[in-house]
Amino acid sequence: MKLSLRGEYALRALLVLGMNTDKEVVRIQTISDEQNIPKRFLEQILNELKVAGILESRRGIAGGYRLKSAPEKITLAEVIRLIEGPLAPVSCVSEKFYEKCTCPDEAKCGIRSVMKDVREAIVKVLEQVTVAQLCDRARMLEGQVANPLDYVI
Amino acid sequence: MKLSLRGEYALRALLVLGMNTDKEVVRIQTISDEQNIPKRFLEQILNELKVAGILESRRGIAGGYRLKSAPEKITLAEVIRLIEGPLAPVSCVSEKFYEKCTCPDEAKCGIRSVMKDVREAIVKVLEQVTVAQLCDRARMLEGQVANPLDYVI
DNA sequence: GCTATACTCTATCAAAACAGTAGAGTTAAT
DNA sequence: ATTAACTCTACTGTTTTGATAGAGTATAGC
Repeated sequence: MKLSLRGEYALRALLVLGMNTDKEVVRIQTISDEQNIPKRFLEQILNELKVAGILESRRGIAGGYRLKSAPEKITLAEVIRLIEGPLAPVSCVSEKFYEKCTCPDEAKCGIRSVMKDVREAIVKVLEQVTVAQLCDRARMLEGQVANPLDYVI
Repeated sequence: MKLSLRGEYALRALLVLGMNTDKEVVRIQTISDEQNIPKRFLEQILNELKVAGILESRRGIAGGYRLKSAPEKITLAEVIRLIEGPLAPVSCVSEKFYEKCTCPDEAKCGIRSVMKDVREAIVKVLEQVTVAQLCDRARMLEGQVANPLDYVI
């Protein structure tokens, strides 16, 4: 039931980019340094996110990456689906990547029924959480104020 | 986020064994036939479940496997943990298989925070569902009566 | 006891996935 | 023109996965 390192790196990169929406772009090198990710590996991942329309980039000496849309619009579910494929533990219960399995009768499969519940549980979390919220959580854990309004008397 | 075929086969075998608690034992061949699982591969898996104390076996000409404890006592979580390892998507949030990750500071990691939620969601389902319930679901889907008491007027 | 048929144990193996490296190319600010 | 960034494609070593194979051990029934 694991997320690959590739997927984890993608999320870590998005976290950095989400924390830096004030800047024009962020360089790969910066992300790589901040998050301990091999630079050449990260290049591939960021490019994939760009091709998919989640990031945009600027080339040349002042180049780098930035989020293409608002951090509130990007869910972790879409990112993981892009990098990893199905969120479902078995593809015979996947919404977006359905594949037939080898069991005698899918319609009567008890395991399938349970795995549907697991899939729903996973999707419920990951489709709800956006990059913006990811950043909020990070700020919260940093001991910073996530939302100053919470502190109004 | 996938379950391996090995893990799926284990669950399918347990389903068959759970449906046949009236019999002394069930032969590997029978399970293999019923569930379309390569026999020699299934042998390994069943043996692993035996070594772990989930199944017991009888050797020789009237041999086969059976559940060691009541189907109500065996959760899918323990089976999957045995065959697959951690239920958590990243091992830095795993209860039973914790491993440190490469992020700069685990305590302040926003991703870790989200992945904890995912882990909880998965565990909540899989620790609740037993082999007995797996069989109930299968019977339900078969159109059979899961619990005859439901039909008392 | 012999035999047939089951489980048991260990080894091996091919293919795929994973994680990372490499090199040559393109773009753009200075 | 130079430099420092992204881009594109290919390759490579390692691990995991999904099996297959063979020799061995137990046991019911005759």
